[in-house]
Amino acid sequence: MPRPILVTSALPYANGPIHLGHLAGAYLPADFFVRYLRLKGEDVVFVCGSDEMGVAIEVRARKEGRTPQDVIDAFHAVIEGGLRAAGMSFDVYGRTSAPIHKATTTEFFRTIATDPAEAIRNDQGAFRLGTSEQLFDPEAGVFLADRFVVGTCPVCGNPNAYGDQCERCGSTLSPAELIDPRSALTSATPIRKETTHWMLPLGDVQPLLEGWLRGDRDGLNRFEAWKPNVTGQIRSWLEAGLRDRAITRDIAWGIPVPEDLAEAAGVDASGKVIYVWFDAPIGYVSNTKAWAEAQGDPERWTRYWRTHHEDGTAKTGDDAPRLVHFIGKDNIVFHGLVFPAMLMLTGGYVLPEAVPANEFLNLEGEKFSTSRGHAIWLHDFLERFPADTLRYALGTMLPETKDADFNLSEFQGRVNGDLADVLGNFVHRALTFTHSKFGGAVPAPGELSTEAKAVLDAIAAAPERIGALYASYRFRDALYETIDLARTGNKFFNDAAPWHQIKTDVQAAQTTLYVSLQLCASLSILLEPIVPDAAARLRRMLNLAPMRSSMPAANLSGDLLGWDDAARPLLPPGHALGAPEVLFQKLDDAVIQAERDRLAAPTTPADDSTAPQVQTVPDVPVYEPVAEAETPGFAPLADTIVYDDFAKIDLRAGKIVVAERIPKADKLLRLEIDLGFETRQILSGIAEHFTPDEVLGRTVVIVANLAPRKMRGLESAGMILMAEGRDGKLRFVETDAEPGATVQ
RNA sequence: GGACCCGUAGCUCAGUGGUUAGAGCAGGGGACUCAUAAUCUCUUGGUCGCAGGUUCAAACCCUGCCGGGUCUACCA
Repeated sequence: MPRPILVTSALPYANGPIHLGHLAGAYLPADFFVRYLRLKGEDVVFVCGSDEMGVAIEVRARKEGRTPQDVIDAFHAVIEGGLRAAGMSFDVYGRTSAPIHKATTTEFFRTIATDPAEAIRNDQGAFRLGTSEQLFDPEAGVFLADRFVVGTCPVCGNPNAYGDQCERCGSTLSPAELIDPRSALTSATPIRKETTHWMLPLGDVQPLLEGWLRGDRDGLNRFEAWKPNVTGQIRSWLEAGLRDRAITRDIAWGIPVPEDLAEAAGVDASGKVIYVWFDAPIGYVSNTKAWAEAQGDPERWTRYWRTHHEDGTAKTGDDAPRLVHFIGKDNIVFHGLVFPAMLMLTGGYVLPEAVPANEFLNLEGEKFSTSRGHAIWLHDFLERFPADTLRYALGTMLPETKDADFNLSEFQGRVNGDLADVLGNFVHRALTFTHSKFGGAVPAPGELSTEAKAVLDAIAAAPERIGALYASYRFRDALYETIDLARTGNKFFNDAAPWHQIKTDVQAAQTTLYVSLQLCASLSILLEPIVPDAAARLRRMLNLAPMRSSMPAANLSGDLLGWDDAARPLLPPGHALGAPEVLFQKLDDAVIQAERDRLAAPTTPADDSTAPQVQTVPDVPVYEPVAEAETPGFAPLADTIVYDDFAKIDLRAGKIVVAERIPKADKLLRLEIDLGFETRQILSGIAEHFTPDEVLGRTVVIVANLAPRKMRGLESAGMILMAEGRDGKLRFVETDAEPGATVQ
């Protein structure tokens, strides 16, 4: 039995559909890898599933008047449907709302809280309790997650900014920054109140993590083995020193903190749940358990996760499990540090051997952006294009070393040029020639020419050479090398020119076709991880012997063809071929243009997740109000006020006489405003929109009686009025009145 | 403000000290006509972001700067 290897793809957050950027980041490369391993006969389990807990889902549900369960049910279906349609060959696609996940998460929590595996002892096992002040809604009687606090953005003035981020200007905020904060639940003004949370002592675990990363436990120095973009980020966190992180939250939608533990700790557990980024990665474990149960062997998950046998002896050699996490770069810290720390403290779990994180994929030169409709949704795209075309094209553009760009001309070029012209046409010409000249039977070869031998040598070397690329996570190269075999075939076919040979030397023509057909047969195996549908069709055309499946539940019986068999000629002389068909249809210019138009004028029912391309384990979940999701629209009209409300605001004309950047502040400008009767200092969060020179000398409208506020240690006495267009750009409200003039 | 990744041909990208810097696509010339107007071949094209430095030798190592990206901090 080969060594067990567990491969995971980041759990998509069930708060919106996923787009091509997600697919390229964490799913497609994992699927290439896993299918290759299955063809090699490895014992691999490919685990994924929806990440369904957390406040973001709760907020969305509330906003849409649905239950969180409704939200996750809907997106779970859309996401899984899209991923399956793209050919992701998961052994299991689970859900973190499943009972087994709750049980597994509780068990992790309990173990760390009562019997941690490492010699780290705080007041709650390895955990410690931390008390802090959180915003509390006195009307609803609940603590408010940052997301549940709304107010006016101090940077751009958006009246509906969230406590963690302003969706309008993208600023990262905290609830305390919001002007006129209010509860999203009741509109009550939040008060500060003490609350207690469990903290994961990452600071304590840091030495263990560093040792593990250096290879103390298994001799694998991950600082050297992993990609620089991964180690770079991990190093930077380690150098800064890991800080303890709260792993519980006062919200409703999550896995409850075990009551007995809370009681023992003297903490009121009501309303406390385990934070989503603690439970989400445990989803890899619980989904594996769900898989094992579905296999009728509930203990089978231990083969992939546990480092020790039941009798306590350490697994070695072929028993020792391997773990590989495919993620996007936004998840590096969680998979390189936090989750390993959790696994260590729980004890007996395998730690990742590789975390091949990809960078981000851009679309037509710009970031994927839901709010601007600049995105291609996976489930939607696959309604118009075969999965194989997407798999291959995206596979050649994977952001393996740096951010990459997906554009539709490139997509068309890859499909038409590589798949149809180079690969499809090679297969087609070899097959149709055999049918028209040799009755559809593989001709017997004569004496091999130097060129024919060279092709057979290339076939013999291909599985190992290309396999090494898969094994080292170099998928773009693997794809290139695979298609390059078809190039070799075309050249050979062209140079030999069997349509001439057949007139002068039939046996030479037979040899040419024999060799070309062997190459087709090998390609039908080597193409399987990349374009599984086309590979299967090709094998059918060739009437090839049954092959091991690259899908789960692979039949491992010995007489099926596998990856390594692609090295040898697979079609004996006289073998009858099936009917040739076109392997890939070309994509018409009009189809591509239609797709471009679709992008330019999005009609897709957009969801709302903006930035992170792979949103698993979100530290700061990102999304935005549904009202603004469709197209960037005008801000909704605020509630009606009476004149007296307005009259309270003292607006004045003021001339900006001093403007300068504030050191160490990215967004703030320090302004001095001449009001005629006095000159006062105002800090304005416009540094990302204007340079000091651009604002100097302007006479603008300010709120002159706003309570002063300190920012960066400097007092700000008032606010500059700004107009914000739908494009998010700010413009001053200017006047030619004299400084000090009242504005009514 | 700090950290990390990146900047190579018109485009998308390989290339981490050792001949004359590469591939695919696009452009130009040619060949072929079995095949999805496909293929094959030759070819144009680069101050390797800029400026210094180390070295017999630098796209690669060091320093600074410019530009793109990401994480993170200050603001609390």
